Amino acid sequence: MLRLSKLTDYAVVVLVRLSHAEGCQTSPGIAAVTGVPEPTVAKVLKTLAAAGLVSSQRGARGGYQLRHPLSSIPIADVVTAMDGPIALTACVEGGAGNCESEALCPVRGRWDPVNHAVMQALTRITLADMAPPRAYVPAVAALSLTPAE
Amino acid sequence: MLRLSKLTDYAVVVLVRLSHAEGCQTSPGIAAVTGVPEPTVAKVLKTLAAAGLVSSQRGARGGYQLRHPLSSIPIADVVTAMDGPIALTACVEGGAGNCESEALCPVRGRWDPVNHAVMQALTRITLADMAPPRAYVPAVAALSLTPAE
DNA sequence: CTCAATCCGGACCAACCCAGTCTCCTATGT
DNA sequence: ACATAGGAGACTGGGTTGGTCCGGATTGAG
Repeated sequence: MLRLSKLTDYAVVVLVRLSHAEGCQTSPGIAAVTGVPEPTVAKVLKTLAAAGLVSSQRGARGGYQLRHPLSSIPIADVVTAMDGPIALTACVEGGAGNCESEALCPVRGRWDPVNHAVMQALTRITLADMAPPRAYVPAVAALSLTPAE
Repeated sequence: MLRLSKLTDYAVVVLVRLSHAEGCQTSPGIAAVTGVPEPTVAKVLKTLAAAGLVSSQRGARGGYQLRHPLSSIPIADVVTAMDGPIALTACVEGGAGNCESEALCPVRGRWDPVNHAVMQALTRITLADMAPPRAYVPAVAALSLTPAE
């Protein structure tokens, strides 16, 4: 179902939460607020830190904080950080030899435009567009993609 | 990885193959040509028939054939037929109660625009866009390993 | 009329992948 | 020195998916 991992969903929640405070926030703290289990929050934060989306401060009084404003973080970045490169099928450019019928496959390489389109769609939307219940973003309506199909 | 199921990939292969002949084609026949295992082809075809993308002819000399030209079949239709409705997360409009932290979840319902964007991207591209002009792409070498952006 | 080819509709099984957890280690501020 | 907090990896249980198989229904041909 074109499903992206639950971790990615959590990542969005965590990032949005992170934007609600200036200083460092600890994993247990975020876990408590969001309701996401603490080890999972830690794992997500770790991954996000590795991707450079958040910065970490070790030691006592440490924690995590956002490196960029929400509006500068496209969803695609979060997805890429959590789920790896955006590719709908195994038969993507990078992966040779994954498909045993590649010699026969008539649509070989043809998924690329689709991947590209999805990628672009995810790049256009930033975390700010998904942001908090509080500051409701009118931009959601703006990027609305012809709602009435 | 925003992965869609392998069955969907097969479905595209099968549909494109189906467009290469006028009359009915049998599952074993398609399986032989595409290299996809026969029972799997049968399963895919069955699903596609249920979705109305192909028509089936029972009995001896039966088989499957396309109901519409490739250019009239958006990828979204194939994905929907094979993988169910396009929804990136469990927290979509239809599914209430799936998420135990929905009371806390700050991005509740915010995935909708993203889903919409992806949906639209997939709707814009048809199978014809993925089908090579000829039966087989002689360019197995041409689509090499040039990693795009 | 009989037979054989072919689709139909399930159920079924196994393998893979992901989510979640745990543990130990390192770093840092008090 | 100690307590706090992140860093990194392995492990495991569950869920999903891919793939197979079976009996039955349908239809064309001989």
